[in-house]
Amino acid sequence: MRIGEVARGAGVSPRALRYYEEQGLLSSERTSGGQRDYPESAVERVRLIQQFFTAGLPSRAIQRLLPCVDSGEGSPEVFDLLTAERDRITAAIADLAATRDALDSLIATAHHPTPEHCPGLREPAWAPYESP
Amino acid sequence: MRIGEVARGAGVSPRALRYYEEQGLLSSERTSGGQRDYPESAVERVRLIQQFFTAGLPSRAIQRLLPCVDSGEGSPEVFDLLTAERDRITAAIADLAATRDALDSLIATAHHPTPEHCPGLREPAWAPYESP
DNA sequence: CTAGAACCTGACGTTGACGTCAAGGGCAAG
DNA sequence: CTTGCCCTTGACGTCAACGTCAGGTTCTAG
Repeated sequence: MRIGEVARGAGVSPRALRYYEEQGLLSSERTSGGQRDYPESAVERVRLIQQFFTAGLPSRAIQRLLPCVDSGEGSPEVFDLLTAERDRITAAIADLAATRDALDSLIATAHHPTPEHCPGLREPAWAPYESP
Repeated sequence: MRIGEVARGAGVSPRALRYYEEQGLLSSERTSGGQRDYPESAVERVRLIQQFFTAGLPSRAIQRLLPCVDSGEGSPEVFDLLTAERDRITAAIADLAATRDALDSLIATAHHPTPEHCPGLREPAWAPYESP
């Protein structure tokens, strides 16, 4: 497969694939003319890389994780990285859920256009002009 | 409160607070000498701003949301923004959960150091040399 | 064989939320 | 009044994951 096919198949740009290769995340053969040649599995590979990027992992971490994904075995350092990233993701999920709930209650109060909009999104003193 | 107190109280840098003010997210009085003077509520305000930033909202969106948070009422545009961001966050949570599960199974396979490491993180053809 | 699409390398530009440095001014203690 | 810490504005630096442009090469359809 040429780079454009892989890019379209994975929903990214050719530039992104060259960037991944530059970062050591994706390898490619070369044709006699010097153009990149990928196996079919590259599409799924790129989707996995994108999934990691979406999860907030930097390319350096992905670079260390991918061999472990392939081989199924990992050094204790990689193991620590895995657990650390999992914990970070878990915390991020909690933060996002809290913010989503806040937005939901904001939506709820903003949805009923009554003049008695209950201004109680948060418990702290949200009344700016309550000084004695 | 001076800027340093607010910064320490909210766990951010003074530079961040000046940036928030520059972006129209945070206002401040000035002392006779020109220094910023914040009410106590600014700490909680900054925490809210941080929460939105952590959730991936850009400053422009936060700028549009904060008046709604204060007043409890919002234009239909703000309402659309709210629901759009909530949906985006919901999708982000789903992505993160999927990646965390993938990392979990990767951790599981990497944890038992038997030579029969089950290489089945994903269903697609992860065997690179299986061509007929 | 030729036109055009796709590809190559190399290099610079973009964006957002700040960090950092420079040069100076304000403020409470002693 | 001075010491020292905190503050001010202004401007430039950072970092990551690409976007974009330039100038040239390769592949493929006709």
